[in-house]
Amino acid sequence: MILGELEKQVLNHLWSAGEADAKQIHAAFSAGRSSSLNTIQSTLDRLYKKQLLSRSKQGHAFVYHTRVDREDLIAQLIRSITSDLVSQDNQSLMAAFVSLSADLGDDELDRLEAMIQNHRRKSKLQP
Amino acid sequence: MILGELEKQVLNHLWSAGEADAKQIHAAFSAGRSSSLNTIQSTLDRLYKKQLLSRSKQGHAFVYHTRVDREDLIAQLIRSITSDLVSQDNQSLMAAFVSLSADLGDDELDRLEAMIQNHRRKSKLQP
DNA sequence: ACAAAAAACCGATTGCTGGTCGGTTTTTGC
DNA sequence: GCAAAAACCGACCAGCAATCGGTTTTTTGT
Repeated sequence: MILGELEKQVLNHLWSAGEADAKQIHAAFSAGRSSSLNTIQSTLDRLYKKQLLSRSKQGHAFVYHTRVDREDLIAQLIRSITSDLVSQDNQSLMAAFVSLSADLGDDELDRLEAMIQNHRRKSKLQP
Repeated sequence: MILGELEKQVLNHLWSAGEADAKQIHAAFSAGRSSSLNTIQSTLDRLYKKQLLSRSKQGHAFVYHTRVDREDLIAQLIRSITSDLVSQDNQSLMAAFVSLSADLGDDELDRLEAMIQNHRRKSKLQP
């Protein structure tokens, strides 16, 4: 799956706002970036069809919510973009992790290791 | 940057073969997938323009080599696809690492941690 | 209930990129 | 020099994001 710029911005807004309708997003964007309300609506619709958003009619307009959280979407995008470049085991993917962590500081590396430990513990309890 | 299917296959072939010209790649692909020699040539050219390949004329034809190794390209693709989804710190990216590592086994997690340690050591020597 | 306003929906256009080749020019090797 | 091989040019199609005008449907205020 591929996401365009506007799609990413809309997702970002929904992640921080929790939920919003087209008009609200359009208003939030009108300072700086301007796309017509229709464009926002099309983008919301595309994201909805991609099953990245859910929506419910509250009062007058559809209110959209994200259906995946940021980390899972990022992971999904990484999977899809690298699927044909990664061999049988995940050697390359792990190496890419390290390559990516080039611009992580010591403290961030610490946190990353802590997360790995935590993840390892969790998966041990849930086999 | 976005890579298509054929582009990825060509890169894979070059990573394992070391180097090859269009004809060789075409021959290697003709079992299974078939694209005309011209198509392979166009793809090589596009990858060359993207600076992912270098080439040198050896004898009769251009011989192509990769200019990046697999891990760095994967890292670059991850960066480009997630750039607008990741905030100032790399919290989300690290969380995505963990999310991705869901299907890594204990031993793979071990190796990942070892790689991180190694990377940390190296960056300490080279500030 | 009805008209006006708002929202949703439809469809068309543009731009970009990858895949696909045919055909022409250039290079190369005898 | 000439034939074969390789490189290059240009064109076309497909898929997808961005864009928005215009039409239909829904909601709302009186």
